[in-house]
Amino acid sequence: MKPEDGLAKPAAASRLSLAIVEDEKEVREGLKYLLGLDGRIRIAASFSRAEDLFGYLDGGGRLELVLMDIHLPGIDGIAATRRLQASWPGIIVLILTIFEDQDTILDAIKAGARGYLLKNTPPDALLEQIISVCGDGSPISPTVARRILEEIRRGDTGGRTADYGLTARETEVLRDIVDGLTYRELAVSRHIAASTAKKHILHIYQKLNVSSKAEVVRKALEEKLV
Amino acid sequence: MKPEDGLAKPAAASRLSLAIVEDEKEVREGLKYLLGLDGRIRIAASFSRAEDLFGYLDGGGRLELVLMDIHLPGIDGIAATRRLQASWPGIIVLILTIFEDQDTILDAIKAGARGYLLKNTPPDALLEQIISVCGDGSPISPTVARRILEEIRRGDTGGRTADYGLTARETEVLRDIVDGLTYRELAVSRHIAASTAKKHILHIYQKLNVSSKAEVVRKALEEKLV
DNA sequence: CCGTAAATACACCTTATGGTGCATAGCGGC
DNA sequence: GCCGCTATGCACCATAAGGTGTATTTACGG
Repeated sequence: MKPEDGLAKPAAASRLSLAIVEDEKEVREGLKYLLGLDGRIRIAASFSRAEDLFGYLDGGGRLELVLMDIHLPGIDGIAATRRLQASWPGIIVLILTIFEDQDTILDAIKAGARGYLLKNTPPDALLEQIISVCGDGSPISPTVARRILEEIRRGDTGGRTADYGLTARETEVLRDIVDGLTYRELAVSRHIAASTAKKHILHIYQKLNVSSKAEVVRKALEEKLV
Repeated sequence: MKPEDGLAKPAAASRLSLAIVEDEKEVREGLKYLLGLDGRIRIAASFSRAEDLFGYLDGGGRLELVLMDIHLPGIDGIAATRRLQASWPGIIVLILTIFEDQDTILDAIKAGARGYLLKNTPPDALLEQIISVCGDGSPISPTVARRILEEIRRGDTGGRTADYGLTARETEVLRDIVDGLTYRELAVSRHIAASTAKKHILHIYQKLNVSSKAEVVRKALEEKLV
């Protein structure tokens, strides 16, 4: 029962191998200290960027669990989780962040996060939830929550169309963006001013919780918004 | 056997209802004149922009066939074909363009074009191919070609991964772009200079035959390049 | 009749992007 | 050893894009 291929194993004999991905040094060091106090946890590594985590794993590093921040330089925590689940599906990802909006949470879960903790979680609760996620629980209300997450994810892959409250006009504009039009072309296409097209695009960004065409195209295609 | 819902019907009793989408006035008028000479064809409408075609159809216009250019202001002919097939699947789209590169042709076919003609096609051959596409043929070598097209399209929806000759590095960069990174973030992520990241991105654009992040994200996701 | 939301539009600003040209280093094949 | 390809890097440029603020008109619900 030795750790292999970075796969998680039941937290039994040895200590839980854990890595932290968090860009703020103070928070990162604080977590290392805090978690290091617990005999059931071993801090295998900590990184300020998700890319470094991948480097560690590519280099043969073994992990059972990753504490992942969302706001990160470069690849954000959501995308990092997605990649991690694709290449090392056995590694459990626990999001630890200050963002608590529904969209971000859902995105993280869809990306494959096993739990989602807020940074204001009390130290002792944090510890217990990290341990519990290796059993049959999922932080955010143990045991029960896990089934809810699975349901959401299943619904997503099954082709459910999320509702971001886009207006009819915004949906049209979104289609144009996905078709690769610039905001100028879009404006001509829809018989509106370029400035209006921009305004629509920005509204769409806010509603979909993104900030670039690349992201909006991805989200629109993945969630079948067009 | 009257035309209904913009659906195509066997070219039998009445004349073939056809629309032209072509931005160059000379070419458009030339086609109208040329095709109008044939008693089997009725030029129902002609447009300089694809958007106007949709306006015509939304307004109740009936069509059996559309001659579609690719280079168009606003929505290009490929995207227009995709939309047309989504909303009016009965309308046959014939691409008529000067582009003869493999990628553009495949894109058009995947979008649902029934045939692909080059603008240097002799007038009489053009006429015959327009007529033949309503039967059981597909321009670009009648009868036989049609099965080839269907096979390509089936293969595509079935999850085949096209090969655009991307290098390993370019594939990595492509993943980053799809994940919504800017070229600066990408550069940090891959430990290269921002200028190099840009260079890679531009190479990817050339290979995938696109010219913006929005387009490259769409193509990468649709063709499962990542 | 009023408030809200949507759609429209313009100004202004910073940064990102797409495009081009050029150059160097490493690597594999002929 | 030379050629071609890849990866890398830099400079320069025009335009697109992202972000913020303000404002008008229309439409719908209370």
